[in-house]
Amino acid sequence: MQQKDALDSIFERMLNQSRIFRDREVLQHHYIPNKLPHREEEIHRIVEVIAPALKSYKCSNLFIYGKTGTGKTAAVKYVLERLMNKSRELKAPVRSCYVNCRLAGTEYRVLSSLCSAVDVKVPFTGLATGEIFERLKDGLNSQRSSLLIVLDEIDYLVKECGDTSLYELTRVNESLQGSRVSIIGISNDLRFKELLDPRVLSSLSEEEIVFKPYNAAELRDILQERAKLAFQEGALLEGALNLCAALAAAEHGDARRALDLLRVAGELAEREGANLVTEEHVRLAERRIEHDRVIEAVRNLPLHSKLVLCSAYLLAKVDSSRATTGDIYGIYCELCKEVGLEPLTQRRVSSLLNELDVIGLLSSNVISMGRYGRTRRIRLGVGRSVIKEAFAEDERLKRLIDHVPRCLAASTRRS
DNA sequence: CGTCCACAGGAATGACGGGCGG
DNA sequence: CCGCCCGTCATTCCTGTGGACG
Repeated sequence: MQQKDALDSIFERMLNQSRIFRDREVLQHHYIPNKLPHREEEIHRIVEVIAPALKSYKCSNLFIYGKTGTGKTAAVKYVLERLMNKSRELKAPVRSCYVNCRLAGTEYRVLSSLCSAVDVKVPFTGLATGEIFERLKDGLNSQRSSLLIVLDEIDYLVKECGDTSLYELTRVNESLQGSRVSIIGISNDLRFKELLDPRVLSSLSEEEIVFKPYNAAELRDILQERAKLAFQEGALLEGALNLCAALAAAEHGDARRALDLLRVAGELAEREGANLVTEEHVRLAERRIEHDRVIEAVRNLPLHSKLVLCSAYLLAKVDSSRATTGDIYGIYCELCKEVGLEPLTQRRVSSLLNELDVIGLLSSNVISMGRYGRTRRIRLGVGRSVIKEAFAEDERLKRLIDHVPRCLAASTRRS
């Protein structure tokens, strides 16, 4: 108790003392502002599509596409919240369920979230997915209400589990009396449509909205809107804000990125006791974010992936130009011997290399060396020093990168 | 112009741990 | 406690292929 009070007072003091922030919560991803600049039109269209739910009509399914940080999720959540408020006001039987398919992870967990939205209790694992589906239907049948399902990052669900459950969902209305289910699918991968069964696709995208990336000017408006709430009067240099907008605009117009830059820049300024956030802080923030991302990514890697990455690192150190799957695999096997581990097959390592490529720690592309086969050329995706720093956290890896050159000498001799 | 390298990357299958209902 | 199903990781086997070399 006493401790809590003591801590509270520290927090309080820090909040009051902050010369930079007024309310940093505003810069977090999950914060939904009550005004979304440059998305008025999209919001209007979403409302038009889902408003019929208030009158218990079936509304069209909606498919929303746009790159990351274009405001898809924010716009949908914003509309959803307003709709739910309205429905409470009118006592309309509307329910909604927002699921992020990537965070949910599996088909099963997506379905179980839907179940909990209609007050159906299901164990969090153990049941066959078909069974879950039946229980969901039973739940809906006994409810007589509209259910609005938002499937965020829906492409993930389809890539992992195929489109069968989506197919079932789109036609669940046929076996329901009284209840109505509508689906809003959100994806940032447009090619995802190619993976879908045409029947599912046509049903899912009865309506379709594309969110375009923001340009620098639009990003600036968004940042200004938030900065007014987040920062103390005069604590943010206009140039700093503009730089955040420009950097993010150069990178697919990602508003999330712009907000991250602004928040971290503010934190850096605060930590060094400055009373002004400058362009310099934004530059530092840019590097800081990348740095933290890499350290975090490496930390969460399974051991074998770390060893694969380590091989790439060591190879880059001696010969940064050509590293192929075969080269990496050779060194990787040596490293395994060094640590006393049974090496995985080359097929498996090939997949691991792919995964490392996806998270950006490596960058690889398939090349053909004609007579000498077809392979992937692999380079580090980030600076060597950062990787080294990340490895330093792990005792075993730290030892490896320090004194392995012995086995390297053998494998690089052939050229 | 065909061959053939050194892999890419799909499909099927197996081993294993976790969690459930009965 | 058992049998069952699931999800994850890994292996095995496989077919496919761009282009330098002969």
